[in-house]
Formats: sequence, structure tokens, C-alpha cells
Amino acid sequence: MAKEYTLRKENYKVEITSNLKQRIDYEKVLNESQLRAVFSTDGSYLLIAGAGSGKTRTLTYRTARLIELGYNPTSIVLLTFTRKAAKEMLDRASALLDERCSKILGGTFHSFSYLLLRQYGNIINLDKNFTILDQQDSIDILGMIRNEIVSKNSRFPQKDTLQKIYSYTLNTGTSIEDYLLKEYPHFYHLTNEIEKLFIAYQNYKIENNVLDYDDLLKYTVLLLNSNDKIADNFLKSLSFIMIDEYQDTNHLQALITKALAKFNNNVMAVGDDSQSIYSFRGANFKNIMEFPQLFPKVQIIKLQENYRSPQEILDFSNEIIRNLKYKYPKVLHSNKKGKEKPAIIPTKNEQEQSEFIVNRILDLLDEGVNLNEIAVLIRSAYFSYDLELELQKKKIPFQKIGGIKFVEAAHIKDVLAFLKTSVNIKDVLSFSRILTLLNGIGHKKANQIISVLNFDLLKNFDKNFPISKINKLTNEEELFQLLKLLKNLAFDEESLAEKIQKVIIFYTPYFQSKFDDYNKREKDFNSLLTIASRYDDLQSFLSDLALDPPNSSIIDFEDEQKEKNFLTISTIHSAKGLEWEVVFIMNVVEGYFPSYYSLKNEEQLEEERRLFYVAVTRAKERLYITYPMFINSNEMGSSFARPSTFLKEINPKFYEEWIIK
DNA sequence: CCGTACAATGTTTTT
DNA sequence: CATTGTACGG
Repeated sequence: MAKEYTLRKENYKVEITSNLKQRIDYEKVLNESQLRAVFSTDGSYLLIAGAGSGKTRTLTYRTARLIELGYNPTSIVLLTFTRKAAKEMLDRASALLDERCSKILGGTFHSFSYLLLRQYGNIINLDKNFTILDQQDSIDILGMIRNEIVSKNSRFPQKDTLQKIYSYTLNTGTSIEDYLLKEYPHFYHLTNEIEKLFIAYQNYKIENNVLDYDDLLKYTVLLLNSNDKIADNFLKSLSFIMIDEYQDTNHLQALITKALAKFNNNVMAVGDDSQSIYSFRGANFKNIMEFPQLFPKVQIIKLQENYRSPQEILDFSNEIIRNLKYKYPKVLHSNKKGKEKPAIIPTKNEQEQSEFIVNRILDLLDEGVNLNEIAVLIRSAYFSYDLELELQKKKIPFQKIGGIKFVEAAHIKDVLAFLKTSVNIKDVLSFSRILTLLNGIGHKKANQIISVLNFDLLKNFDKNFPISKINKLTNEEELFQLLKLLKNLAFDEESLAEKIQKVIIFYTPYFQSKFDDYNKREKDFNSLLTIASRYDDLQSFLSDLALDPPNSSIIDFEDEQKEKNFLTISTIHSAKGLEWEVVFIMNVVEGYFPSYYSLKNEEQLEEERRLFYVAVTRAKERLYITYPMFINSNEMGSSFARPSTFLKEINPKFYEEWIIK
């Protein structure tokens, strides 16, 4: 028996087998376009979804729907921008239906690729024990190679620049020549040398059995397109592919999407071209425009009704995208009536700005707003330093998301280097990092030691180890202790926490002489141990740290942590997809937001504008935009600041200006 | 060849 | 302002 399910405008059928009762009342909670997306089970779809239009909701219900129809959870792939987003979606789907929903294959493109390569990497001759390089690692390796090849005084791109060029060209499929011509014309004549350097980098990674972020994607494309029988069987086991935030995918990710759909051709991509904010990572909103070429019979569904914000905030948002040159035209609507218009608040200086925000937050708390429902959004992580001080003074607990992550801190990288070396002794970078900690060992001696050592030697390591082979070693005992520790880490059955404990004990004397502020840094080790306690396997601990690093840095007022009630300070990039009742956006000053960087380039300016749009549309109830009229910057001293162009473009009837007396 | 002291430099966003 | 390179003494 099949039930016929017809909607007024669009006619299509959904079959429900008789033994499967429909448990979720979809019609009650979804609008027409959302329903259409949720009930589509065949073919490819592109959902153009405005901010707050319920795209997450749609994907969640579709997930539940597919499971309800009886599809195997492992035949469904859900790729999202962060792992947190994936988890939340699957949790919600599980709540709607049952926990089968949480068994869906999901995560970010990178984490999904990682899992695939661990399982099937041998198909493309990949050693399964590879470790992952984070961005800084790739930069350092490129720097090493650069120093070998490039003579000291010649003008040659810095290591960070090299990494940018490498990553960008690979992710976008641009040739190095074209990219240099466009972005770094002064290095154009070095195209050949740079290409050679990249080949050396590539070889280094293969020899040392390490993959960088870009390799994860690149090899996954290779694997999925290998036509290998096992790979194809995996692809045949997939029935549905869903991609969230498609506007922020790049060329490589589009290739993965295409490859995943090789046999099923069921892709649903969801995105908003006006929210594309990751071009620096090779993402291009044109990807979403090209989607129909990639999947010829694609059907486009638009979600334009906004459920998040009142009309007052949407009017303001619409004003921002009105000025976008390139976009799918759209206007957001809402039925919600707001409490007040968005407010723009000029302040005398940055300090008054912080005071205003803190005062306003205290007012809101008095009104009964929950601190969890308030966020301060910033263009760049360092914008909030002054505010953070003010919050501390007033004892308002906050968490900061974005900016420098704690896995990037030198002392955490040191500890992790011990662990990484114990997993992959060919990880030269980590090994030399810990060797040079020892007294009397610098780069040269470290390299000597590394060239002598291998895994077998370490396994059988004892007093007879040929330390003597290394010339003029001043402190044999230290090296001996280090190798003993590494052997212990690599081969002994111990819990992860125990291993980390041992590393910390060994590391402490070096740590204390390396950092003057070691007592401040010390508490990070506890955080590391806390994170580690969730894992029993070292490999997955390390890969998770690389693929999904905890990005909320300081959670202040540790005693009050139990309350779980924090103000959130976040970069706009990290705030993507999230929402709060009250949103503050601070330092909306020309040169800060949009940043100086983007002023020379129209495309980048457009992206800043989209970024502003993303920031504004995070607000569910109220929006406060502040800017100081006077800034103290270190170099230039104090100077008058102009409000951002983005603010001047907005028709004053859509906001109120507050004057602080 | 190591370690340290000092100078220079350039500053967004993240997997 | 903090990281990264360079020069020099041991």
C-alpha cells in the first residue's frame, strides 16, 4: 500500500510502505518548500536558503525522514562545516525519530576524508598510519625545504606565503603560474622554482608518512575516482549525500561531492551564496552557481522565509545584501514583530565601547535575558581584548571562540610532539622539536639522531643503543631518558592519560626554563588531560585535535564553570550557523570592518560585506552595533575613526542611533 | 655547532 | 607585540 502525498503547487509522490507508520508530523512543522526538500528522495537538489530560513531544520528532518523510510544509516552521508554542526543535527534527528539517526556518516569534509583514507587508503598506496599536519606544521616544513633550496639573500616568498600559494592553488585547481600572476606578480618569475619546491614538499610528506589538510581532500578525490572495486563497492553502498553550507566549499570539495554521487546521483546541497565567507580558503560561492552544471538534472528549491529574526532585523540585513554585486537575488521575510529596531551606537573611544557593552549586558540580565543568549561578534580575534578586561572587572563569565587555539600554543605543541613521535617516528618535525629541547642538541645534531633511529631500533632500545654514533654528545643521559620515554609511549600498554602524564613529567624542567610565564601556561595541561580522558586511542586523539581542534580558548572563572552560563565572544567566522537572542557587533569601523586588507580589492570587499550580513543575521531579537569614534593604535597613536561604509549605506529609517551621554 | 641576545618585521578569517 | 631571523660568543 502506498500513501499518496500531494502538495498544492508541486506534484510529487512519496511512497511509504504500509508497515512504516509516519511518526513525525512534518506538515505541522515545515513550510511548503521545506516539505518539498524533506520528501524528495530521488535526484539532485540545490537548496538556496537565506539566513535563518531553517536549512538545518530541513536537513535534520530529511535525515529523520530517510531513516524512517528504512534506509540504512550508513548509506547516508551528511557533510557539514564543523563537526559540532553535524553532531547537533544528528542529535536532533535522533530526538525526532530514534538513535539510528546518529549512525549516519557525517562530519566535515576533512574528517570524513580522514576516516575514508584510514579505511581504504591502501587502495591508493597510502600507508594507513599516516599522521596529520596542521597548518603550522606544513608552514614549518615548507620553511625547512625553503632554507635548503633558497640562498639567503634572494627574494623568495616567505614560508607562510608558500603555504598559502600551495594550499590555495590545490584547493581551487588553479595553476601556480596563473595564481602568481594574479596575486603575487612580483614572484611570477619564480614560478618554476616554486613548483620545484612544492614537489620537494610533496616528496617529504610521502617519505615521512604525513598528510596535510589539503592532502586529505586530494587523496580522497583520487581514492573515490580510482575505479577500484572496493572503492566502488563503498560508493555503491551510499544512497544519499547531503552537504550543508555549500557556498563555502571549494573546487576539491565539489569533486568529492561529485564522486560520492557516482552511483546514486542523490545529492542535496544547501547553501546561501550571500553567506560565503571563506574565499581565503579557496571557497567560492560560484561553486554554488556551478552546481547545476555538475549535476545536470538538479532541481532548485528556495527557502526565503526567515524564522529567526523579526522583520526589523531583516530589513537591516536586506539593506546590506542589496549592495552586493553578485548574488542570487533574494529578500528575507518574517512574520515576527520585533521589540526594537537595530541600534547603532557610536562611542567616544574603545574603552567607552566596552563599558557600553558591559552595561547593556547587565541591563539585559536584569530584564531576564539569559547570558547564554548573548553574543559579541568581532571581525578579528584581537578586537575584543579591551572588552575582555572590562568583563573580567565586572565578573561576567565569558567564553571566546576563534582566534588563537590552545593546540597552537607552543607548550601544547611540545607535549603533542612527544605523542606524535611515538606514533610515527618518521614525523621528523615533531621528533626534532623534542630533540632540540634537550641541552646541547640543536638542529644538526637532531637530524643526525633522527637519521640513525628507526622504529625497530627504538623497540629494542636499551643501554646498548648506539648513542656513541652521534658525535660529541654532551649529555647522553638526557637523550637516553628521552628515548626510554618514547619507547614507553610507543610500545607499552598504558592509558592515554598515563602517557600524557609521563610526557608532562619529563617535559616540566624544559618547560619551566623555556617559558617565563610557565605558571600561567601550566593549567593548559589539565585541559589537555581532560580532553584526552575522552579517548582511549592515541591515534584518534591526535587526529581529532588536528581535525576538530577545540576553538574556544579561555573559559574564565573556572569555579563557575558548572553554571554553564557564559557570554559568548566569537569571531564572525566561528559564529556561522549559530544564533543568539541578543547580538552585539563591535568595532564596526572603516579599516577594521571592512579590514584595511580588503579595501583595495572589490571581491574581498564584497566578502566583507557578506561577512557583515552573516553577523547581523545571527540575532534573534536584538542587535547592537557599536563603533568608537576615536582609536588608539600602537603605531599611529590616536586618530579619528570613521564608521564602516557598510553602516553609511544603510537607510537610517531601518535603525536607531543611540547617543551615550 | 649550540645558545643567546638583539633586530626586524608585518598584523584576518579556519579545516 | 610577538614571533622569526640574524649575528656573535662560547
